[in-house]
Amino acid sequence: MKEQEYIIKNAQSFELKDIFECGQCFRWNKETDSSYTGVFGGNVINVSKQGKDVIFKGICEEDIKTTCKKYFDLDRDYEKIKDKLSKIDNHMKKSIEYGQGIRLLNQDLWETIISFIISANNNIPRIKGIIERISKIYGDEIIYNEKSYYTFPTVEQLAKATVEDLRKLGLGFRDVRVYKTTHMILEKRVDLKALEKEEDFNKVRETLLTLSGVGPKVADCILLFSTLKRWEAFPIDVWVRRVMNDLYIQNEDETKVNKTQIEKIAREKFGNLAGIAQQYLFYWKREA
DNA sequence: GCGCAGGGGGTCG
DNA sequence: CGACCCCCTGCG
Repeated sequence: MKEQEYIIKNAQSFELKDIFECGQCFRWNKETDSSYTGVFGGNVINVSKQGKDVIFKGICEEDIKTTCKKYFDLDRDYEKIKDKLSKIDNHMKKSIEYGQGIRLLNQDLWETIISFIISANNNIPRIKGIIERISKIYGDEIIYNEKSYYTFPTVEQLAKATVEDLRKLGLGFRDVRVYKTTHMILEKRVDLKALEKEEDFNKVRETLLTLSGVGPKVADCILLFSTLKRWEAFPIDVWVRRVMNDLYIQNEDETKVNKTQIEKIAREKFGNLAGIAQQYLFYWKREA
């Protein structure tokens, strides 16, 4: 396949570090020239910035412009969203100033499900390593600039792995969860195509929760970071609990803060922008 | 350098 | 509510 290129001149709300290191994705790696290279679908893309211009180049199954517009959520007006959120209070304003270049990616639903099952009680370097090994063994090779990259396996490809195979790749106790979920999806006990079409937020969430290894937090990550793109989703992990307690609840014992209490405040304050608000707060608190 | 303890984007039973 | 696998990191 031939290399393609797409350039956005004078881009707004697009910072590489903010996008790739805010915790939504696991397959983007920083190059020595500080650009990032990643694999999604059958594409290998390198993204760099020159001043305010964003440069995408790489190997693409289809047109690179269409592909990147979709994946990087380029048709959404983040400036407008940030304006709206900044007016809520000073905390939001500050967190947005910090992570002003965040965009929420439209990642493949299947890949996002498996990736976040793996993320449970795990740390980012290890999560990335596991996903890389899974891709290398069960995905397809793509060669770009004389280097090998590997696509994330399809459902059928990953279904070839036994529980023991997965254990050998370092998944630990998540092996059974990934195995079970893969086969639930393969056998269409959960139909991902149908799930993409379902409009009712709670129905989608309930369906995700039937998958092995998918609890409330993982479900909300899938809802927010995949092509499902449900901005109402508000994943609550230790960091979000911490920042929400610090800013809005101020309980002496952070571990005693009730989840429903956090959800209530999030809904009241951020409404249908809760998901993206969470992301600014999370990234801000975690990095700073 | 190297060995080792500690902990990590939760979920399940 | 405790157990869960194990790679990574950081410290001695």
